[in-house]
Amino acid sequence: MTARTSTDNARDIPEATVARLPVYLRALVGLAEAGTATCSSEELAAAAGVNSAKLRKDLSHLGSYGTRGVGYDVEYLRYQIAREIGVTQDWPVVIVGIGNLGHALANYSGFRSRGFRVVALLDADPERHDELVAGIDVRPFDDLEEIVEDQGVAIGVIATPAIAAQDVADRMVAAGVTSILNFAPTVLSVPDGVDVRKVDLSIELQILAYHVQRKAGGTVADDFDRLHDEEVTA
Amino acid sequence: MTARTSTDNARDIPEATVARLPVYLRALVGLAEAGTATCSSEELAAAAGVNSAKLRKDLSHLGSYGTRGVGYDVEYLRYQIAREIGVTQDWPVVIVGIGNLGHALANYSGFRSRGFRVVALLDADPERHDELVAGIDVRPFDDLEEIVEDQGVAIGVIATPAIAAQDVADRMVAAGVTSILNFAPTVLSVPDGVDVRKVDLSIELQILAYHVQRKAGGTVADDFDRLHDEEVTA
DNA sequence: CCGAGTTTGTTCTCCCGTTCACAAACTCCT
DNA sequence: AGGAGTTTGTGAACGGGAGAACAAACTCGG
Repeated sequence: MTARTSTDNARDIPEATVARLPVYLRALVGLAEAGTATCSSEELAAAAGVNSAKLRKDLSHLGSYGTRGVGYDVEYLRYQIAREIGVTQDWPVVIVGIGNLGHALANYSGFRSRGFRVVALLDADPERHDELVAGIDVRPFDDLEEIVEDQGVAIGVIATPAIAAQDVADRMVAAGVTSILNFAPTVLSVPDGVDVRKVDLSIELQILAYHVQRKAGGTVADDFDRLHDEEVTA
Repeated sequence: MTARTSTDNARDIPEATVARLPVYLRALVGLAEAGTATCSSEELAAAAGVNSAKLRKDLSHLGSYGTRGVGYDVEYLRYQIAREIGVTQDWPVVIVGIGNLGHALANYSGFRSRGFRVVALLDADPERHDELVAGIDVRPFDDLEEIVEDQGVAIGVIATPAIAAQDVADRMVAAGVTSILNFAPTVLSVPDGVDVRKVDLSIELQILAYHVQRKAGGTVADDFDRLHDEEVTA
C-alpha cells in the first residue's frame, strides 16, 4: 500500500498540501542544520507554523515516512519531500524584466539554494543589455525562444510593467514555457495546461489594510464615508 | 436592508472574498481609465479573471451596489470597494531591510497609487544609512519606535534576511504595528491580534515545479529515484 | 401600459480542506 | 516478555467556499 509505482495514483496530492510542502521542506532544512536527526510531527509543525494534525495528514499523502512512537527521520523526510516537489535537481528559470524587482530576483540567493538556477535575464530595453546582474548579462527579449529551447526552460518569471506582461506571457507559452510566476499587477490569460501563479505586492498590503481597518473599527475618514452613505441610502 | 450602520454585521466578509476585492478594484480602475462608465458582472469578472457568479456573490457581501438589468456603475463600485478595503486615503508603511528586495519595494510605484505611502526605510547596517532610496533616506533600525508612533504606522514590511526577521517582527509589534507583510523566508510568531501575510518567492517557484514535474510525468532523475524507491520498499 | 429581454442577488448543492479523536504501531523500562 | 508511554496515520464530523440555477428587478420597444 505504501509502495508507489509510476502507475498508481498516490501522486494526486491536494493543492493545499502542495502549497505547504515547501514550508515543511524549509523547516526540515533548518532542523537538519541544527543537527536534529529525528523530530515529531508536533515539533515539525511548530517549526512550520501549522497544526500537527494538518502536518500529519499532509505527509500521509506522500506515503508513510514516519515511525509511530518515534517520529520522522529529518534527512529522510527532507529528501522525500524534495523529491515529491521535484527539487532534487535544479530547474532552469528565465527572468524577464530587469527593473528594480528583476534585479532583486536575480540576486536572490534563495532560488539557487532551493532548486532553481537562473539561466537568463531578458529585457526589451536595449539600454539594459550586456549589463551584468548577479553575474549574468542581460540579453534582448528576442533571445527568449532560443534560450528556452536550448536550456529546456519550463518556468518563466515575469517582472515587467503590467502593460508588457501579457505579451511576455504569450511569447513564453509559444516558446514552450509551461509555468509562469507573474509579478506584474495584471491578470494573465494563458491556454489550458499552463500554470500561472501571481505575486502582487499591493494586493497583499490591501488585504492587510482591510484587517487593520476592521480592528480599528474604521478610521475617521471612513466614519465620515459611512455617515455620508447612510444619509444617501436612508 | 442595504443601509449599513456601524452596528450591523454586514462587515464580516469571508476571507476568500477579501483577498479578491483588490483584484476587482484594480480591474475597475482599468475600466475607468478606458472610459467605461458601466459594466456587467460578466465583463468585470473577465477583467478580474474570475467566474461571474463568484464575482456577484463577492460583491453581495458589501451591499447591493449594482442595478439589475443594467450592471454596475464603474466609478461608484470602485469607490465602494476602495472604502471597504480602507484605501480611500493613504496608509503609512515602514520598510525594514533595504537590500535588493527592499530597494525594489521602496521604488515600487504601485504602493503609492494603491493607497500606501512609504514613510520610512530602515536598516540595521550603518553603511546603508543616509543613502537615498526612492527619495527617502535610509535610517537606523533603532528609529523604528519613534517613526511608528509619530506617523501612526500600523503596517510594516520585512525585507531582511531570514535570520533577522523574527527580531524585527518583535520590535515592530512592541512599537505598535498590527499588520506585517513578511518577505523573509521564515515563519514569524506574533501575538494574537497581529496579522502576518507572507510572500515567499522560492515557495511559489517550488509549487510551480511540482506541477511541471507532474505534467512531464517526472524527470529522468526522478524516474531513477522512484525506481530506487520501489526496490527498497518492495 | 405591457411583454420580452437582460442582469443582479441569493438559494441550494457539492466539494475541498480543517480539525478532532482514536486505533495501530513503535520504544523503553522492569 | 509484558505493560506503560509515545507518536503516527486515518476515519469521521464539520465548516467554508465554489458553482449552478433561478427568482426578483430593471430597461426598452411597441
